[in-house]
Amino acid sequence: MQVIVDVADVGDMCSLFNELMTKSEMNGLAKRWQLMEELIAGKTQRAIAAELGVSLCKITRGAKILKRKNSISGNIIKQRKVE
Amino acid sequence: MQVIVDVADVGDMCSLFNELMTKSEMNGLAKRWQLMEELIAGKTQRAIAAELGVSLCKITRGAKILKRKNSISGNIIKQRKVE
DNA sequence: CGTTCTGTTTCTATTGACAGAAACAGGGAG
DNA sequence: CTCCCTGTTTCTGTCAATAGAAACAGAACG
Repeated sequence: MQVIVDVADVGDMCSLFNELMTKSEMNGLAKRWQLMEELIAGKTQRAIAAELGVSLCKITRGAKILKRKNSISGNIIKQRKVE
Repeated sequence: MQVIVDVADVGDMCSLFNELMTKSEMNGLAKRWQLMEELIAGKTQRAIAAELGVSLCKITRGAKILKRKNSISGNIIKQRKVE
């Protein structure tokens, strides 16, 4: 995990992920992040499902994580909106 | 991807990954990294398979990536050994 | 050449994440 | 209360990554 933190270049980070994960895994991860952004933006789960082409069960999982008060994902997304 | 680069704390990075991925996905990713370290260390593929409890096909995939001259994973691992 | 070690590929079966659809739960509007 | 919207859960089937085993390829060595 320290390895990830030490990577400072976005291009290198992208290359590293593409070496460690398959394209479909990367895609799945990207979708999880997107749906969290949309949830925080206030969209309904069904609207997100239709827009991103994912199923409701996947969105519910993301919603559960965001409900946790100390969710890192939620904090990062909210913080990025402020800037 | 920029999001990942911006996370500077190891604990936060770990939490973030655990929110975005399941335990088995994390485990799979960790195994991929470990087997690359072992490959570079010079162990035989069959020895690594037995030690990490992974199959040869998974190791072969890692070996192919390391063969690429500009492999980020390989560079990082080698660099870390020097320090 | 035959043996052995290692890397690689191929085969089938298994597993976990997920899609798609349906059903259930709760809350606001009429 | 009834209807509708939304979040959540459950069910069944699918797909990609992988395990496990076997076979193949090449190199080193007797």
